[in-house]
Amino acid sequence: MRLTVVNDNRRAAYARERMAEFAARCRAAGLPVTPQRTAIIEALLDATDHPRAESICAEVRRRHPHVSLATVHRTLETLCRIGEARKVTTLHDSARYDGNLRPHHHVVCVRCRRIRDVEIAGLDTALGGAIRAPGFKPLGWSLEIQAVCDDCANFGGREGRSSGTGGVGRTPRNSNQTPQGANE
Amino acid sequence: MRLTVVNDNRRAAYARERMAEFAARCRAAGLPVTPQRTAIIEALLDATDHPRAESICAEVRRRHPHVSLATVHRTLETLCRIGEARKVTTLHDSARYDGNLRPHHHVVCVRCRRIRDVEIAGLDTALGGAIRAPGFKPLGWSLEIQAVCDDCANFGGREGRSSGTGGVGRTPRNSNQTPQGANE
DNA sequence: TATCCGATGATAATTATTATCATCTGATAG
DNA sequence: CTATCAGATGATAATAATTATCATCGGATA
Repeated sequence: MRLTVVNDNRRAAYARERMAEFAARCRAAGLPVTPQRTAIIEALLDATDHPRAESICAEVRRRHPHVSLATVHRTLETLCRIGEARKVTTLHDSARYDGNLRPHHHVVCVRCRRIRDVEIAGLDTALGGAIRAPGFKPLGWSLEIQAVCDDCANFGGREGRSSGTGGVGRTPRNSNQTPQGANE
Repeated sequence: MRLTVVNDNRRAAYARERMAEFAARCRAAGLPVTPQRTAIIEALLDATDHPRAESICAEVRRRHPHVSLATVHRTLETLCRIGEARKVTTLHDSARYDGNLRPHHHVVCVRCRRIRDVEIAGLDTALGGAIRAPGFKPLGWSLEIQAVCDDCANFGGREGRSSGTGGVGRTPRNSNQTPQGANE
């Protein structure tokens, strides 16, 4: 198992590619293409630092000084909903604590934020040798499995919003029940 | 690679075990053993839902109605610091967005919250078959690698607090530089 | 070009968390 | 057993992030 840091050249090309498709994707999702949306996705794609809403807002305001922070929040949420962006973690709402110190991972319901512990035999040994990232001293790792719990699936889940971390394992814009391996 | 949901019987036994050691661990860390701390770790170990501070506070108040929410926050933070608890994710402070839809994972500096994309060849295919959790429809997954970035390591990193997710890969209470495989 | 629904900006409200500070208490020494 | 003191706690204020509200505006379609 080999770990590679994503490099910047490739990222820039990817950003251009995505921008070229953006208007079409909005239309496909039934959303008007507004200058704010365009500016926000552009700022996101140009950023290398997985920005917060405020940081994107600052960047966007360099060209469009009138843009409201609320719009940035709303738009980023929208982009996640239509699969044009993701959150690094679904669990940013509030700190969730865990008293279990044994090695384990988490299944998270993206609607109600229910969390369950799972152990994945073999994963940690497989990763053990691979984890190294230039510029960082690794301390540990943990896997977040995004899911919808049965309650939310049945009930339509009134509680919580979906606000999606697409998740690595998922083919973008594919909302199947079965998770996707999705290697390039 | 096989995924198992952590079961409740085992958890209960584990909780008793941890409670038996708790006072000693506080002393070892140079911390006074207070009834609040004891009640809070107990509530955390008894919970199955990876609770938020407020939920722990509510539970604790059933026996100690005077306990302050601020104390619960502080204590949970302390417990993380001494390695008696962890957070499910390090990134709960604020939503961090990502425009990169290609499958990838994240290295996160636990001090300054810097994030970098990494790809891990083989991981997603290896997981693809294994990811299933009773009661959940999986959508995707992503690995969060906890680390300290070089800037923070050198500088002593004045920015941000450490507030630890121990991370699965790490042997509890071991602060080595090299990450640990840490399978049971 | 007119119409309309959704988007936006400004701002208030809410929620989670952290800071402040006076008071209290567990741990240690005597 | 009591005095002492550093650190813990409770009450509350302050901050930070996010969401809600609502009047107005502007893309998209006819």
